[in-house]
Amino acid sequence: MTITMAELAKKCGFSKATVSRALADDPRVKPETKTYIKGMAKKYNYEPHVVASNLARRRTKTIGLMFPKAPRTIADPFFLEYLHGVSETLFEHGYSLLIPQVKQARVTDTIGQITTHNRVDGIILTEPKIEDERITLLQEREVPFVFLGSTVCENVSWVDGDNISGAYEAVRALVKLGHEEIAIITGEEGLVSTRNRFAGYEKAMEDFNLPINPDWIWEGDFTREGGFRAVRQQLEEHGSIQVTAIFASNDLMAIGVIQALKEAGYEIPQDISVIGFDGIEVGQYLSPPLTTVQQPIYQLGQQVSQVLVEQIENGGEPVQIKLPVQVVNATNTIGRPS
Amino acid sequence: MTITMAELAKKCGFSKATVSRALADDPRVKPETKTYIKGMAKKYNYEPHVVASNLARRRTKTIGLMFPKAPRTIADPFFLEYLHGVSETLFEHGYSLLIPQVKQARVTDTIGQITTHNRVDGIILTEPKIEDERITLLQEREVPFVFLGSTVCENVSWVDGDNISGAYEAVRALVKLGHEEIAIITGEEGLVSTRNRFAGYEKAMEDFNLPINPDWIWEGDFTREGGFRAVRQQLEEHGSIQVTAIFASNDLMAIGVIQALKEAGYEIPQDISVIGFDGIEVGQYLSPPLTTVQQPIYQLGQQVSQVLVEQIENGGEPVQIKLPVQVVNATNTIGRPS
DNA sequence: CTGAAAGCGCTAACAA
DNA sequence: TTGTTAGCGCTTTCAG
Repeated sequence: MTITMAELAKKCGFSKATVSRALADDPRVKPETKTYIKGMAKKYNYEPHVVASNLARRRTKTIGLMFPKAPRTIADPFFLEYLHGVSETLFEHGYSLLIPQVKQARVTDTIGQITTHNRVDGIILTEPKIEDERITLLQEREVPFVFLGSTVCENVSWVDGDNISGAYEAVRALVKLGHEEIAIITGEEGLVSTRNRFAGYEKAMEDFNLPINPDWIWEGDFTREGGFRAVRQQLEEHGSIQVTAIFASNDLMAIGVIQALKEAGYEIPQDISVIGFDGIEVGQYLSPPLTTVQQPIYQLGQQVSQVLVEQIENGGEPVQIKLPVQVVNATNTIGRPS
Repeated sequence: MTITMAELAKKCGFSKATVSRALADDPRVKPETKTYIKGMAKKYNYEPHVVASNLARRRTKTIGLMFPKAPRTIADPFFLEYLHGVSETLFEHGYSLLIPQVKQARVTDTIGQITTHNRVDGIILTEPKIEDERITLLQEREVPFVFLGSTVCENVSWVDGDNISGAYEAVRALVKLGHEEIAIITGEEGLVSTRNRFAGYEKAMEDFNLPINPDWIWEGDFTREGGFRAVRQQLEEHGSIQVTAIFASNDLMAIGVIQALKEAGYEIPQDISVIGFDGIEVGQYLSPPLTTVQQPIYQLGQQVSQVLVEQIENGGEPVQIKLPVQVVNATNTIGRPS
C-alpha cells in the first residue's frame, strides 16, 4: 500500500542512502535534491516504517512506565493527570508506552520483565524508596531511567514537587489561623516523599515553636482508607480528636479523614481543620473543596518524560528538578481553631 | 551484551531457523532439541530482540489508545480505571501503547497521525458518535479497531456497559421510592451513550406510566461543570427545582449536580434524590456516597483489549460485547420524595 | 554531495 | 525434523 523507501528512491532517481539522509535533514545533501526528495515523498505519500528504522538504529522508541503497586494506582486520580503529562510528551517525541501490571508480586520482577527482551529505551519510575533496590538494578542494566519523586541517592535523575516546603507551608497556613495542636498523617512507610513531607511538618512546627506531641503522628499509607482508619483509631483510643488540625500527607487520605470526621459528627472546618497534599481534581468535588498543597501534576509528568527523552537521546549527567507547590483553597477545609 | 540468536544458534550447533522455531514452540522441532535449545537459551541469557522480530513479522506490537478529547479525559476518573484494564491486558499480550494528545484539534487528524508511519497494529477508541467519521476512515486504512461503547454501525467491534437497561434501572429505583417527577441530565451531544442512556430513561418512564415533561430534560455534557450548570440554570429559570429526583447521565455530572443543589440549600436525598451512572471510585468519597449505576469499568478495559488483540492476531468477524451494570448504594443519595 | 553495500536480529518460504 | 536462503525497510560506514 504505502510505498517503501527503496521504491521512493527509484522514483527519485537517487539511492536509498540519499533519500534516507534527505528525509533526516542531513546537511550533507544538496538543498535542491533535499527539497526535491521531500516533495516526491509527499507526492507519493511515503511513510517511513518506524519499526525498520528502529531496528537499524538499535532502539525501540518505547518507554516503560511504572506505577505504584495496586491498589494505590488505580484509585488515585493523581495518576490520571500525571499519565496525561507523560503520554502527551512522549507522544510528541514519538515514543510509545509499555505499562506493566501493577499487581506484580515484586517490583524488581517487573523491572526485569521490562528491561529484558530489549523492549524499552528507558524507564520512568515513581515513588522512590529511601532504600531503593531498583536503582542499582537499573544502573547495572544500563537502562536510562528517571524517577517521579526525589531519591536519596545522588547521581540519579528525578523530578519532584517540593515536598518539604509544601508541607512546611501547609503547617504555616494552619499556624497562621491560630492552630497549635496539629496532627500529621504520614504516607506509606519507607518512601522518600513520606519522609520529606514529614520533615516539612517537623521543621515548621519547630520554627513556630510548637512542640510536637508524639500522639499527633498518625500512621497512614497514602490511601483513602488509610486516612479514614487513622481517624477511627484516634476516636477509639481517645474517644475524641485531640488536635485542632490535621495535615494529611496526601489528598486521598485527607478525603478519608474528612469522611471519618463527618461520620463522627465533626464539622469541617468549624470543629477541625484538614489540609491535604497533591491538589487532585477530585478534591474540588467535596463541599467545601479541599484545602491542599497543589502540585503541578501534569507538569510533573511532562518534565519527567522530557528529562528521560533527553537522557536517552543525548545522554549527559543526571538531572534533578524540583517544581514549586503552593497552598490552595486556603479557607475551605481549614479555619480558626474552635 | 545480551547474545543474539545467531550466536546462540552457533553455540547450539543448530541453524538460526531451528532455534527460532524451538523458541516459538513450533511443533516441527524434535522435543529433545527443543528442550536443549531452550536450556542453552537460558544458560546464555538469550533475550529475543523484539524489534527485529516485529520487523520480520511486519507488525509493531503496539496499540493506539484514544481518549475523549480534553478536558474530559483528564478529569474523569473513569479513565484511570479503564486504562488499567487496558494496559494490564495489553501488557500480558506483549503490546505497548501509543497514546496521542487529547487536545488535538480534530480527532481524524489524530487517527491519521497514529495509523500513519505504520506505528500501530490496532486502535482502541472511545465514545462512538451516532455519526462517526472515524469508522469509515479506519475501515479504509484497514486497521483493526474496537470501540469502548456501542456503535450505531453494524459490523464494527465494540465493548460496552448496558446503557439502556442501566438507565432503566436507575429510573426504576427512583420510581420504586415513589418519585414521579424525574429529570434527566443528558450526556455530550451526538454520542451513542448519551442517546442510549436517554432511551433507557424514556423507556422506563413510559413503562411506569409517567409522562415526561420536556422541562425535565436538561442538557449536559458529561462534565462536572455541565451538571453544575444544568442545576444552576434551572434555579435561575424557575427559582427552584421542579422535580423530586434527578438522573445524571454520568457520575461526574451527578457530583456537579449535588454541589449545585447543596449550595442552593437542598439536602440530598431528603429534598431531592440524585443518581448517577458509571460507578467511579470517587463517587464513594462523597458523604453520603453517590447512588449510581455501576459499570464494570476495569473489565471494560480488559475486554476491549482482549477483543482487539484477538482481532489483530486471528482476524474474524466483528464482535459486540455488552456487560451488565447495576444500581449500587441504593439508599444513599436517593430516598423517598418529600 | 551521492552511491554501493553491508548490516540491524529475526522469520519464513522452500528445500532437503 | 532441520537447514538454506532471502528478505523485513531502514541506517550507516566507506568509497568515490
